[in-house]
Amino acid sequence: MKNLNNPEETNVDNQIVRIKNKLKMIFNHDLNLPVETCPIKDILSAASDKWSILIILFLGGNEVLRFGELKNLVNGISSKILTERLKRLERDGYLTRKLYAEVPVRVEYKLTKFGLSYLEKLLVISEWAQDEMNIILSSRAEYDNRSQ
Amino acid sequence: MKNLNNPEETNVDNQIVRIKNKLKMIFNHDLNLPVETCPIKDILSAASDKWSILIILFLGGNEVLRFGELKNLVNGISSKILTERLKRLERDGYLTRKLYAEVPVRVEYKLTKFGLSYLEKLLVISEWAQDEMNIILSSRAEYDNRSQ
DNA sequence: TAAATTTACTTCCTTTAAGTAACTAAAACA
DNA sequence: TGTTTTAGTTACTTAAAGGAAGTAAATTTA
Repeated sequence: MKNLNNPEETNVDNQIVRIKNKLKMIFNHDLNLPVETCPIKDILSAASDKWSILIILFLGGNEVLRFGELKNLVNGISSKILTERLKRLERDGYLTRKLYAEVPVRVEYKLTKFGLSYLEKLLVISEWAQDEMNIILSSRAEYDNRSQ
Repeated sequence: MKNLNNPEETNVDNQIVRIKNKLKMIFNHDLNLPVETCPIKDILSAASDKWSILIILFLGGNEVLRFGELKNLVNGISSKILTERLKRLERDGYLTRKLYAEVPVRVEYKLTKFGLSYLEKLLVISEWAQDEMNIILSSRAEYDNRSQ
């Protein structure tokens, strides 16, 4: 029988119940299908890769950014995949692309309202990662130590 | 000048201010460094790939899962990358691996408390993806229509 | 006694995706 | 005429992912 006087234990129980309820909703949505046929997997995989996340974070910090500015900010990205990711994010509605027919051309990228709402969710995880960083780093150290 | 009588406009403004504040915190944490030297990028990239997310979701729905059960649940994953991902997630403290020295061997995987706390964040994004799915799908249709 | 079974992997090979470097268009400028 | 600038694209190399078959280890079956 559960100890109702222990708030920690009941909090953990509540957490598990909450999680299981949410999982039920998501699992009903055919999470088990391959990416092409499962919309949730498809959507998440198109905007949660390392470069897309960084592009969205930087666009969140600036009203608009040009192609070259993004390339400089997102350290290590190549023109090729920056182009690819920007196209995909534009297609999915996270950002807009505005071409100015000057010479040389100027292209400005800007988060949409929808992109902003995704950024908010990303920030929840980023903050979590920042807070829990030390747990992970010490877990790694311990694991590496054990398997030596 | 801002229209203070329009609650929508001020909500969006508040959202942007909140986001910028959070970004300031994260950007100070050297988001611009390469993966190996940026802890946040490193941590997120080790647990936010498509297979790791599915492994964590399924472990959230079951107390423990054996290797073979996970392989069946996570549709399409190969033994090779299932092994790889499980090792990485164990190393980072998301799950535990318990070996029973029977013949044939039995191995049980289980989310840690820490893994559960990550799962909660993942569920926030999964729910969001589920809610916003139609926006993305119609944005894609429109984009594909335009570029025909 | 030899062969088959079971589970959790591992190894080898093929295919796909990512990364690198050099190239292009188009007009203004030296 | 050759150079500069920006936002890409193309061709090539390298790294990662995926697939198929193999392994260990003891117990069961023929």
